[in-house]
Amino acid sequence: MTKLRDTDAGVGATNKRNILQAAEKCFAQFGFKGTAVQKIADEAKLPKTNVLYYFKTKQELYVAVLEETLSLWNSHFDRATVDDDPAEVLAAYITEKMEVSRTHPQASKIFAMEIINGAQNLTGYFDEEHAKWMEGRLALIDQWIEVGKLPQLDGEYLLYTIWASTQHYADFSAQITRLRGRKMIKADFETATCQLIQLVLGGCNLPVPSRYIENIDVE
Amino acid sequence: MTKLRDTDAGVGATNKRNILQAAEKCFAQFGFKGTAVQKIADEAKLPKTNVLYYFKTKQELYVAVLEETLSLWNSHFDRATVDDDPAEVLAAYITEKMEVSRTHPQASKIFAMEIINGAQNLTGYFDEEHAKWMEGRLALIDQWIEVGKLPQLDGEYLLYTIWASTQHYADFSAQITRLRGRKMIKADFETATCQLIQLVLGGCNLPVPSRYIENIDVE
DNA sequence: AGAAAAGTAGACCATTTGGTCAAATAATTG
DNA sequence: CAATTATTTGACCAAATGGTCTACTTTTCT
Repeated sequence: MTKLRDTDAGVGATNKRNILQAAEKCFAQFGFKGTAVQKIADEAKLPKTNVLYYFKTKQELYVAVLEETLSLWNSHFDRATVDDDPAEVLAAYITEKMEVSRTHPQASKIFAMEIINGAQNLTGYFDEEHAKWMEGRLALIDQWIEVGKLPQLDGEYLLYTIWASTQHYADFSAQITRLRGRKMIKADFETATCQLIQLVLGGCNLPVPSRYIENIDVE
Repeated sequence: MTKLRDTDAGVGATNKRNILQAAEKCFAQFGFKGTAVQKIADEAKLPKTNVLYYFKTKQELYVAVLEETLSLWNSHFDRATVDDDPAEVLAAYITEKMEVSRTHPQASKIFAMEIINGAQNLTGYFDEEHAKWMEGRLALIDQWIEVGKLPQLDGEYLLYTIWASTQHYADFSAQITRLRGRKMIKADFETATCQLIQLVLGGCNLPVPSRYIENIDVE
């Protein structure tokens, strides 16, 4: 009889996690083609053959990494309803997405490259789920508009703007770092988050919840 | 005596343009590592050796493509002054950048991947020019704030948001196409542009110039 | 015309690299 | 303990690929 234990414990599971982490780092920095399995193995401090033992092909490993990044799309926004306050919900959503950019920049970069290259490895499953999610969120926004909580606007482009503006801080960190002369630290992210919330909510004629208003030194 | 003619005419120049175009297409789709010189040659309908004759290495060709994309950063915004109306200037800037995303998506993708991968091939020259440009534009925004044409805000994050939101339509077109079920056409870009202008100017407490207000069908 | 330069192109090579094989070792189980 | 299963690892291979070399043709210049 085959073993059923397939939990997070055990040598195998530990190695898998280790490899996935090393792979994420490499793929984010060099892309799929630019990453040699040997590099991942070195990073994970394992012989290459061992990596191929846990993931039969580089592609399989890449898809595994990619699928892990998809969990980052989960958010409280998913379960918001028309009874919620759009100002609060959107501000929280932006905050969440900014936090993802700050704490998981590599995952964001891998996802971005995957999309840029045509999203060949995003299975139909993600497509469907994502489209379904989108449909639901657009319906919610339309409801908010109907009940007068939001002005006439196209939710689609609003969401694109939020995604783009938040992911930008992960994906384009190299550019930002060079322009600023130094890396963005947590405090900078907080400022950026407040500024973005101010911009987006302002653009939606929504008041900014006081908690998201930063202290600006005014001379 | 050596020939001095180095214009756009002649077999050489034609081939170079041809190769650059083929290379842009390939690099945008597969990235630097993912693109074989042979692929570029096929695309340009030339033998591989011929490609290497005009560009000694793949890297050199890549950098040439990359440098061409940098011209897309030029904009009317570069020469705006405090006497201009920020609403007009920003709206025009967003429109320009959206137009770049629509008409030069491949260039945008190559640039994006270059940044994601750490901008290793962007020479110090671009860095310096870009940083200088940024400094000037941030100073202009601060001037606008001083004279009361703009509310207190951090120009840096405003520019990041504009870049991110506009480039998103080029870089993430695969995702957008799948979510919508079809490619964005020119009319969709115009809607997106108006929506983005509305959002950004609204977030800056600026009135939207009438020319940028779209006709929304309200039932 | 004739020399020099520019352009074309096939053959070829060294390196990288994804992936296989086989053999050995450790862990598990009946 | 014996058998089976899981894991580790080095040796190896075939394909892909960046780039060179050489030889040939075409264009340009004097």
